[in-house]
Amino acid sequence: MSPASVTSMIKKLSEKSLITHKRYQGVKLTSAGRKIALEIIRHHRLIELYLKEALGVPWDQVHQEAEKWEHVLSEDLEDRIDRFLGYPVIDPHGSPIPRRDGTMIVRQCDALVDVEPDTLVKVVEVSDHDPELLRYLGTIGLYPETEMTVLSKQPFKGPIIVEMTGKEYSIGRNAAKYILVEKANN
Amino acid sequence: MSPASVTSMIKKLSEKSLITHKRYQGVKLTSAGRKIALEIIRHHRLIELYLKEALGVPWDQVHQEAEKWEHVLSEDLEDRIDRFLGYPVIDPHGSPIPRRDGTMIVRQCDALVDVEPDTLVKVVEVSDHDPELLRYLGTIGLYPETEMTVLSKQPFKGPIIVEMTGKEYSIGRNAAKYILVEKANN
DNA sequence: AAAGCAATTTAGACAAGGCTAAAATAAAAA
DNA sequence: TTTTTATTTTAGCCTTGTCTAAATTGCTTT
Repeated sequence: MSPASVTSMIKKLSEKSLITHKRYQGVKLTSAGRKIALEIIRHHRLIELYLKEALGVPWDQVHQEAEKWEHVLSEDLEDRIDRFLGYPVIDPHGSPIPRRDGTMIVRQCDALVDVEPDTLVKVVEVSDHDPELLRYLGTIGLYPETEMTVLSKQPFKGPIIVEMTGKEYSIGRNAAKYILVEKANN
Repeated sequence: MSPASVTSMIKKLSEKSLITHKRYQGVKLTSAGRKIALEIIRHHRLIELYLKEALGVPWDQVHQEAEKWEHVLSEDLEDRIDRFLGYPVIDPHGSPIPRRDGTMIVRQCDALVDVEPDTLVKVVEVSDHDPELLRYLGTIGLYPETEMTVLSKQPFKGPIIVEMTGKEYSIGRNAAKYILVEKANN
């Protein structure tokens, strides 16, 4: 989308009181806007999980499909999917699924790129924005809940070396920005 | 949709060679148009069946949901759903599901309203256009594959009396137009 | 403090898909 | 055969969401 299109949509959302906006000073969701946004995110993440669990869609593809489905999901079907999945709380990438009431759990976690060497960490969440990255992480078995030890950060913006199930892997800093972890109870 | 809107869309589809059109003389699908139409119908009917089988959506609601989903279904997901369902051939209302290659089985059947009394028939297909009707038929247990005997047609456009699993039911002529049956091998 | 640069907004165009009102045509009735 | 009625099309308008090009604003650098 062009910057101009974004500005024009901002204007419309602002007129509908879904966001607040002062010229040249960014944008903020109102509570009405946040509610709608979280509802769509809930749809999106429920569908991601559903596609994986019920139809075996690989985790690097679910985002793309969910992006289309999220807009046509009725409340009734949302409920059925929710029930089928056993009222899940996180999606295949580890992102929290907003609750029906428009609230969402908040977790404390750090980007892998910021973790000091010699720390045992557990993967909390992986960004779903790049299928390529997800595919790669899948091949090395890095998913939410996976534990690993950060061995070292190579200098000059070099990769991060981690140890996972006995093997060593190197992960680029850019990728490591999109992997969120928490300190594991060693 | 207004008649004018229909004419204007006809013009567009005609320009895309999906239909042929002579002014004041109706419209016909080209083979390219038919292919696309059947692909959408395939989506629609696969989804209807999927919603019923996998998520337990009642048969009077699946049409409405499928109408939205049919437009966002990717080929990959179509394949997964098809496989999940075991490559089905008919949908919950008894309508044939077009094949991937754009062909569809054709069956010989009659509207219930046209059947002579004292005939044993088997329900082939029920129109999904009216949820109300489907709900009613559901309550009396009339589904595709159900067998019943036409007992009589009441005069003055009165209802049709049928016997099904030992009980008698009366079905309005209008409803009976939307129930397709074939003669059962008595 | 001024100049330059990057981000943001305005202005204006355009395509898609819907609508109403009026005109044209075909079909039915007199 | 003419008149009436119903269907179909045309003409023209409107909204939504997109775009490009140009103008504006705020931030950074000299």
